[in-house]
Order: sequence, then structure tokens, then C-alpha cells
Amino acid sequence: MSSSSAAPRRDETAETAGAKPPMREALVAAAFQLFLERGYEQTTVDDIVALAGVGRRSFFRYFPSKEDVVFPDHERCLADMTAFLAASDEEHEPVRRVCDAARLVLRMYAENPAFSVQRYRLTKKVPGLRAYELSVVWRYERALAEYLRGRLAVRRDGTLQADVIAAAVVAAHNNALRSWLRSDGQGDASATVDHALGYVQSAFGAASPPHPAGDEPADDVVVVVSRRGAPLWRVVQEIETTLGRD
Amino acid sequence: MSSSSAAPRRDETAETAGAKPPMREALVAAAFQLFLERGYEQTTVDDIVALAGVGRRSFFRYFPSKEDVVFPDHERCLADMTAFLAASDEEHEPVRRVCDAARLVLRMYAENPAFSVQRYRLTKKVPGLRAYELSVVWRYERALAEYLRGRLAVRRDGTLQADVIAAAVVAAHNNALRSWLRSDGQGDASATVDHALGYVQSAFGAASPPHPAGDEPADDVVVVVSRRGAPLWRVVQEIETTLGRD
DNA sequence: CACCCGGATGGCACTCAGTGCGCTGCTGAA
DNA sequence: TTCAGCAGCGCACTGAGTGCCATCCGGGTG
Repeated sequence: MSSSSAAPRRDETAETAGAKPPMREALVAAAFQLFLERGYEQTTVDDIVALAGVGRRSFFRYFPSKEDVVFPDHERCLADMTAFLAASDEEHEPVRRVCDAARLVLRMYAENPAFSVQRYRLTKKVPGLRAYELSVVWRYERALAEYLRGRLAVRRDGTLQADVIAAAVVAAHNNALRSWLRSDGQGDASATVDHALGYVQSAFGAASPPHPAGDEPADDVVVVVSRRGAPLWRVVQEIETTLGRD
Repeated sequence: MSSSSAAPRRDETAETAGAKPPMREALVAAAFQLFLERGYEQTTVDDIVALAGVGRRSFFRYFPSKEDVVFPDHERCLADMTAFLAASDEEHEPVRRVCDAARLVLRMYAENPAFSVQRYRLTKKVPGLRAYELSVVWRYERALAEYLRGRLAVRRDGTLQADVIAAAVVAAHNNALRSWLRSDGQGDASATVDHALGYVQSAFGAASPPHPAGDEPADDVVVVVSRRGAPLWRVVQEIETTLGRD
């Protein structure tokens, strides 16, 4: 159970380098084998390179720190998310767009359930890895917030809203992701995350798919009766119901 | 500017130990003096203890790591927050309660504006300190989420809502806090944070500040004319404008 | 006063992560 | 063939963090 699941999938057609150096995969495999056997802190970098049969110096050429070997694919995923957000245009509803960006992360985890579950158990136990994971998550959150800043800049408190929405999206995503990881990757990860992100969208006023096509009706007049003290998300919910969306 | 502002205030009547060892304060003062002079990474622990005139081993007795000397009061603040939340009863509206808990953190920063601003500049520049700060913030967020879990457990998706609301509160608080720190601690920190937390409360259904008093308007009728093809978020934006929120 | 005891401190040696530098060996191009 | 460049390797070094023990100091007890 240790050889096939340790290294993450890499079958895309080489976006940066032509040939994937097997050394990187070998190091990840060796590292996880030892981490699972005797624990993260009880494993030194020397142990890893000895098992992988490479020089110590080579380890740090592929991974800037010992923690990085635990998250070998986040760098690429972050680049994917950045590209995804950069490819957005004005047509995309911002909140929905960042939710879709968050789903990219889920997809990465779901590509390798066994590996993801192992890593989850590891990070849950080792405080140092938890701290490192936080810094990774923070970079995702910053990417989302930066995008939202650009899109919500016209609003008053646009940067505040960007930060809050980004944090909420990340929190919802992680809540669903961890729930899925706790179940050993058994349930439907996408459905769980969709549900969690739906909650955030309902709270922050995003909506729904761009019309299931079909009848394109004429202009509508929407009448909303709202007490001023009522929370905004209830107003939005009411509108969604009235419009028959979502 | 280096001697009087480096050490955080400690004039409460000794909640844990009777006499505050001056060594702790001396180490913090020495550390910040060197950090500001030549930078965090260019300063070794040996430099700090040499300046403070104490043994190297003593440093690690007071601070488990070099990073901890930069955040000397967060441990106490976290304990305060935990106690505050534990002292809550059923009468307190949960979202408002966690917002008040977040204000405890702001109070700690505001107690020592000069020190807080110095530390902010430091953490902004040094990646290692940023990562450490994330782990500190994460503990605050967990405390808030744990409390909310207990209070929202009856709802469907209670733990999801707890995580999301906690993250949103922390993000709003930090957005306001950083904005205040960027202005060298000049503006009204409380007002900034109140405004940011008000946004979160409005989004998550805690009926915001009990209305700024004065005119309590009657029900409003909002009429929105919307083409079905327009993205819903534009409709929402329109409503926000109409209601005079945002 | 002599003694002892516990806590605070200092000193030392050690492990291990991470870095800089130079060497080797391979490979592809001129 | 020769040369340039690159990937890997070995080595020495810095600096954080830890364990262990000696020391010092204050106070209580005989």
C-alpha cells in the first residue's frame, strides 16, 4: 500500500519540463514510507535520502524544506488557480468564480484519495506540518482575495468584502474537504464541497448557473418586501426564490 | 524609540505569577532592538542573549522558539478569549459574541500601538514570521469555531456554519486591524473593526448593531426591474444601493 | 551558624535543518 | 575530440532547538 499511492499523479503533457525526473517521485515515496513507519519528526532528511539512494544535497534541490515534500503538488495547483482566475472576464459572477477556483483544489485532492488521506492523517498529528499547511492555504486565500479585490473594487468596502468572502470560501472548502478526508475518501467529495460552497454563496449573494437555457423570458418585475433590519442574505434568498433560480 | 515601546504593557494584577521576571521583558526589548536594526533573519539568538546579558539557554526557557519572542502576549490573549467564550450563556447571540471575542484581540494590539506597528512591519517583511502569525491566528479562529459549534450544533450544517462564520470574523477583524496598522496606529481602531464586523454580522444574520437609534423606519418596499439575462449579482448590487447598505 | 532544598540560571555538547561551494561525470553541440 | 552546461554528490559550515549537569541564590530548619 505504500508504493503505488505515495507519489501523486503526473500524467499531464509536461507543462514546464519535458521529462519528469524520477528523483522527485522517489524522494516523495521514500519520505512518506518513513513518515508512516516512524513518524515525521522521527525521520531525518538523511534517512530519506538514504532510502531513496540519493545524495542529501539533492533533496534540498527538489524541496526547499523538509515540509515541502509532504505537499509536492500544491505549487502547481496554486499556479493553476492563479491562471484560472486570471482567465476570468466580466461575465463571470465573482463569488461563483472563486468557488469554482476552490474546486480546483478539491480536484487535486480527489485525484489521489489514498495519498491525500495519508497526508491528512500526517498533518493532523504533526504541529509543524499543520503550520506549514496553513501557509499553503493562506496563499490560496490570498489569490482568491486578490481576484475579488479587482472585481469588487467598485463597491464600498470592496477590499473588506474580498477578504471576508475569500476566507469564507476557503473555510467552507476546507470544512468539506476535511470531512471527506476523515471518511477515508469514501463519499462524494464534489457533492460535499458543492453543498458547503452553496452555503457561502447564499450568504454573500451569488447565484446559480447561467440559465439552463430554454425559454428566455421578457423583462421581469421583482417586488421584494424587506424590513430594513433583516439580514441581506435573506433578501437575496427571497430574490432567488422569486426568480426561480438556484 | 526603542526602549520604551518594545515591551508590552503588563500592569494587570498578576493573574498567574506574582512577580513578572524582568528577564522576559529584557529579552523582548533586546530582540526587537536588533530586529529593527539589522533584520530578523540577520539576528541570531546568540546576538539577542548577548545584548540582554543572559545565557542562551534562558532564552529558550522563556520562548520556545525564536519566533515566539515577536508575539510575546498572544498566549495570554488566547487564554482571555477562551475564558470569555466559556463565560458565555444562552442569552448571548452567537455571532455577536464571537465578534466581541475578536475585539479582545484588537484591544491587545491597541494597548501598545507603537509595538504593534513595529511588529506588523516585521511580520510583513519576513516570511517565517508571517507563517508563524498564521498559526497564531489559526488558534484564535479555532477557539471561535469551537464555541460556534457548540451554539450552532442544533442547526443543519452547524459545524460548517461555525467554521465559515469564524473564518469570516477573523478575516474582517484582520482586514480592519491591518488597515489600522498600516496607518501607523493613527485612526480609530475600534471604529474600523466595528464596521468590518458589522459587515459580517449583516451577512450571517446577527441583526447587526441594535440600529443606530434615531428613526426606526417602517417596512420598505423595494422594487427592482431586472432583465432575466442580467447576472444576479448585479441585481443584488442594485438592491444594496437601494437599501443604502454596503 | 551550618545545612539543605528548590527554583532559576548558565554552560556545554549534541542533533538536525538548511546553505554555499567546489568537484565529478554525463551528454549534447560545435 | 573538445568544450559547455547541467545534474548530482560531498563536505564543511551556520544556526535553531534540546538534554544534561553544574552553579547560584534565597529561605527555612536543626
